Amino acid sequence: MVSTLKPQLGANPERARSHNKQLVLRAIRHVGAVGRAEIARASGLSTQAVSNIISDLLGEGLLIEQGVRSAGRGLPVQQYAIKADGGYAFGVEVRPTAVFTALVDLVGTPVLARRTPLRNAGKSTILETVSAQLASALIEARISKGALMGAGIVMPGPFGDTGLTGTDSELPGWNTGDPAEIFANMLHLPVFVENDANAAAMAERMNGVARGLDDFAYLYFGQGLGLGLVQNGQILQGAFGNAGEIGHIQVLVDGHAVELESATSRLSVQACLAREGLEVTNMEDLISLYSSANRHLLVWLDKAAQALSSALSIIENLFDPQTVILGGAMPDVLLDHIIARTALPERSVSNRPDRVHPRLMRGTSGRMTATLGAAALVLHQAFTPTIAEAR
Amino acid sequence: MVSTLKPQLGANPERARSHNKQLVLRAIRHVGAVGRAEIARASGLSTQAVSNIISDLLGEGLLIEQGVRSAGRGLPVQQYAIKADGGYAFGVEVRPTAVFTALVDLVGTPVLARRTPLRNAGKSTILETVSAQLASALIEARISKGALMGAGIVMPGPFGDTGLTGTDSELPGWNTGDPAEIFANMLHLPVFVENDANAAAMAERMNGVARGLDDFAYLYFGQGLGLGLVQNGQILQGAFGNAGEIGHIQVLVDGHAVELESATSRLSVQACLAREGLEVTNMEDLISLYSSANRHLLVWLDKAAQALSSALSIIENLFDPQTVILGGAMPDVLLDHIIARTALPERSVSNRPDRVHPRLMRGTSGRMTATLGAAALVLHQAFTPTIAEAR
DNA sequence: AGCGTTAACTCAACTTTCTTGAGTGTTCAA
DNA sequence: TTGAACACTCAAGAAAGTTGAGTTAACGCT
Repeated sequence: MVSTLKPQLGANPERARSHNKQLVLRAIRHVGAVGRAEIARASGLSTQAVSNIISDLLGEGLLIEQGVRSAGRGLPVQQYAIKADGGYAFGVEVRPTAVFTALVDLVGTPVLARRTPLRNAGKSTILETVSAQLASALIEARISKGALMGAGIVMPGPFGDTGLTGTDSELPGWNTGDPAEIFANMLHLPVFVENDANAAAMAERMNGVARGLDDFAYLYFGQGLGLGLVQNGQILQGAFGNAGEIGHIQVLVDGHAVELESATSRLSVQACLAREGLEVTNMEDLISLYSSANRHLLVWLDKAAQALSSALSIIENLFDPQTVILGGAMPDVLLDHIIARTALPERSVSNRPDRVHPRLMRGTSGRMTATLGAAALVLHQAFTPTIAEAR
Repeated sequence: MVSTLKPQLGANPERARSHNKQLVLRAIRHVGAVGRAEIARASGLSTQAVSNIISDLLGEGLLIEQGVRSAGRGLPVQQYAIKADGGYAFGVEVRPTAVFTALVDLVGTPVLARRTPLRNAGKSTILETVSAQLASALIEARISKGALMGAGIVMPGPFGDTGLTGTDSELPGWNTGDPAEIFANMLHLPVFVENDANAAAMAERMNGVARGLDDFAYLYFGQGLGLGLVQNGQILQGAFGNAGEIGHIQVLVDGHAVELESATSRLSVQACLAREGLEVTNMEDLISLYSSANRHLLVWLDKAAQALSSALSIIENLFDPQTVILGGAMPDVLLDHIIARTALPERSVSNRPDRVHPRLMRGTSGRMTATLGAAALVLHQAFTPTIAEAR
């Protein structure tokens, strides 16, 4: 029986330290400001160990002292907080016609965001554009490359050759070779590649409505409809990185089975309105149609809500998430409308009386959602302990 | 902002050692027999460290020497293998009318299996029966309690008060208090509680067709239909432990939307045949009906395959698994028939040309599947590194 | 057949990191 | 006023890993 062992990291002092550092950073980020003793209790480490680690992190410029808090008896707690300019993350969203980039600081605040049109969707054009944008972003924000912790890249999935290939307006030339490796070699940075939905989910978890949640689903309205899944604080990627391709499952609308994506997506609403002679090219058009209570848009919204109800039943029963978040490149008002109209399935494991989060919530919306999500991938990595991390 | 920190383990020397031990055990189990150098390479530890750990494990009786293998040049490899009697796991499946128990050794071989009828389905009756069965199993197999690594318990889900409560023939009295804790206090053992589908999935991964797979789905035919999800080698439990409740999602059969479970489950086939005046009480009845090519059974099988095709599309697109396994309390021949008739969805991320596993496979079947799965939960735990394990 | 190369494994010294226990300083309550 | 509670530091000790030199066995080239 010849079989290769799956590499998995053992613990040595160096890796243990790195693991503990990230644990401490995560704890501090989670509550905003904490003292050492509390971190020690939560992590099962000694106060002394936490003290040493914090002194390291102060030296590396990742933490700042955050005043003392006197909580009951005893010595007041010296608190620490994440130092916002302790590091930066570069987020990139690649679309066929443009590249969106953002630079985000260690606490997740964007310091710069841009849209750069693409001459063409060729691989080399994209690589050159991203590289040039990174360089100019660093200069404009006066940040040294050393402060950059990595780059997150959002690209349209599914990755590799699948039964769904050819349906979307994909980018040519990326099915060979690992995109993450290609970018990493060019940018000389750690690179994380995800689809838009997963990235948006991570953004929501770092700084949005999913803060502190470890199990949730994110429905991302983009070109199509994507599902980002966070389980136990980690993105669920699937064996080949294509988990969450929810757009092509069958759902019921007015008693007929249709593909979910054909009822709820940017393309879907555009196509639906186009059939009525209404041309919609951007989100502003949608907002004005909605504010004028356009009948065709309302019909579409109604069907989208029906389709989502089916999808919600599937997501809730299969994942049992804390909540399901709706977000993406769709105006707030439309998302809110859809959420209000989506029937919450009765027969669902999520239909429990002791819920603390709503079953359906609106997340960040707007054009930059996925781009900021790309940057969030880097931050997530920075705050995630590494030992026993399988990928 | 007052917020409690989520406990997550930091790495100290003791925990690092325990983590590394489990890593080494897993590596050895994975390939059957390996040498130290290979483990060291896979784990990023030094050979010396692996040597020390192996000498520990030999001392604890968890490993045995397994001859030398001369592989090319250099000193021949001293191989090690798991010592089958190095430890035992107790598996329990609780059903309303009976308790199934099994004792399994460290490599997963059952040494004992039993069915014990229940006077009633009361909580205390169940607890007493399990406790008595454990004691008598240890005596019969001449195993000391110290050699027992833990108990796995399979109970019908969903857990807690959900929108699905009241639909199944559940066990009364378990919605208050943590079942795992109740059993652990009584048995004085580490206890793991899961639903049948998750347990069966773990059994398949430890010793069945899913050996070596880290991302797969398991469709369990039981009273209803359950979905066990393994992601990255871990059971996907969901925020409240009820992930995989696939039985209640809508699928298409003959153009009509029905609940999946109403088309594919033991209850479904019984009800369907009962409508034709055929009473089926056990698996043997089904087998004989099948071998006589009973028309009604064949019709049911056809509908079940249709329903499964819908379900498969959903599972594949949402999880992107390496494969989907069908198993449970259903005869082999019926599972094989269903698998042969289930249309593999074209529009699926799993429809990729470079697949190495079939999209649909048959797993272990028979009445004891879930019980052995319960024991597999314990073994899985024994072979899973602990640091950074969130639950 | 001889001899150098390759590779697994061991031994002993060293390093890193965590823990332990004593000690310090601050706050609150009796 | 005094003592208990609590956060934190210091210094010594312990656990577990790494490193590098040495040993042993098999292979293959001359």
